[in-house]
Amino acid sequence: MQYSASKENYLKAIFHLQQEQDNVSTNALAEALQTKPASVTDMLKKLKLQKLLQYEKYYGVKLTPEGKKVALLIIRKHRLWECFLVEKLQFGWEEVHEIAEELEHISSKKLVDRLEAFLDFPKSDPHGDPIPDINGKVPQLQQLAVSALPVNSTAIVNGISDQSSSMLELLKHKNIQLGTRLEVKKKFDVDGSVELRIRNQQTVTISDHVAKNLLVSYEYKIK
Amino acid sequence: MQYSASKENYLKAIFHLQQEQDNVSTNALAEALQTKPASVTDMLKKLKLQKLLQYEKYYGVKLTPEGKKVALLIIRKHRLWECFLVEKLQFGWEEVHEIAEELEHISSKKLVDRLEAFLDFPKSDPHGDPIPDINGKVPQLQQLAVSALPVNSTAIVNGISDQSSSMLELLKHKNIQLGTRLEVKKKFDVDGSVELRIRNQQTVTISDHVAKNLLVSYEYKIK
DNA sequence: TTTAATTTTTAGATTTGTCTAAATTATTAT
DNA sequence: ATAATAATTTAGACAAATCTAAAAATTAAA
Repeated sequence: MQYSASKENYLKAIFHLQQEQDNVSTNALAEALQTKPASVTDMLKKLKLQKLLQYEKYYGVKLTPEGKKVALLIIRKHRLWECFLVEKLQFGWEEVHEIAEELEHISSKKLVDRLEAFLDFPKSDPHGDPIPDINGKVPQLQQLAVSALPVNSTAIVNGISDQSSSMLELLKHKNIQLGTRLEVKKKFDVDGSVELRIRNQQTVTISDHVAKNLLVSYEYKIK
Repeated sequence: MQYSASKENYLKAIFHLQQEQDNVSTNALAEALQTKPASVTDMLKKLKLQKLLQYEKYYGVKLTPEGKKVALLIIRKHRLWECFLVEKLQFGWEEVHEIAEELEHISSKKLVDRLEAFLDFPKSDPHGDPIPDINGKVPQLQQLAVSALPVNSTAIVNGISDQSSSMLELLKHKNIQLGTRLEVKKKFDVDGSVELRIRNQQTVTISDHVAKNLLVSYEYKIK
């Protein structure tokens, strides 16, 4: 079955919002899709008719297995195209999202699968997000501490094992958050501190303790 | 300026039809776009308002320089994507058109230009059609006779220098026409005859005379 | 537990691109 | 030159996706 780009965007947005909250509200969707709540209600009715989601008036919405399948395929396409753009066409990781928003709606399934093979089956996109496989299965990305990364590797912040407020305060101050891309520039044996380049911009140094508790996703091989 | 996929398709179709006839009729357009004449009239009015074409009721239509520019950009994108699909993703040349019909509407200009560089600036697509450059200039493809092709090369029929009816009859019988893809399998010195594989299917033999008068476009390097 | 605030839905319109059927203009053939 | 035929346009309608303004339902607050 084929769905319009607009419907695909709704399914994708609902999928993402469901990661936070099982039931997605009309307002949250409108916000995510940059549209009006009334438009969301209209569309939800149509998607329900197509059995892509469960929707009860005033009670929010949830994807059906079929809806989830469609959403995951779109996400798969989006992330594979992002890989292509960065790896093959030398785009910066920060400029690919917008283009992939268009490319993800190209329908050919064969195209996506060939693209995946051409890229040598990457497991994550340039932002560190996992790429669903051909069956929609999302790979569990390896989480490792910054301290375990080799010099010159690139990774994306994925989690923090020490969630103390002092840790969070430090990260906030250094402008490091979930999804932040970082590159290991230098590791100092003397105290285990690590010099990082954040978002291809500022260079910061973090202590041994921070490096051990800042988790990153599987390094994304640029070359 | 950005135009809808539908408008882009109209401009592209008009451009192609203008190659045959300077003034394009409503019916011809409807036929080309697989739609109804009434719909064409509706759209022509809108495109005229946007100054993309000259249109006078009942008198057919012609692209303005701006319309032509847009059309050539779409054609450029279409053909570059076809190259990508065949050359990088191992698609067959006969299955890429449909997919490129979608890809050609991806808006990013930077994407097209990067893609072109990635493909090493091809001059023609897998069907032998020339690829407009970044300024919309269409390269004049070299025409050569089949007799001049090396064994194992691939080319696309581009023209016939002997347009006699007997020649046309022979070509028709052998199922060779403009755009037909052929591969040189063997050349016989004794009489100048050439063995060809047509459309990756039947193998046919043509005489010295036919080989010298059947023109093909620049060979398309698959690898 | 009423009232107030917020969220969500409905009703009715709008835009884009399409359609059918009827009317109009152009072309062709007698 | 006029009648028949073909091509084109108009008028009015429809589906998809969106919107605004108003109504209804839910949630939070007094």
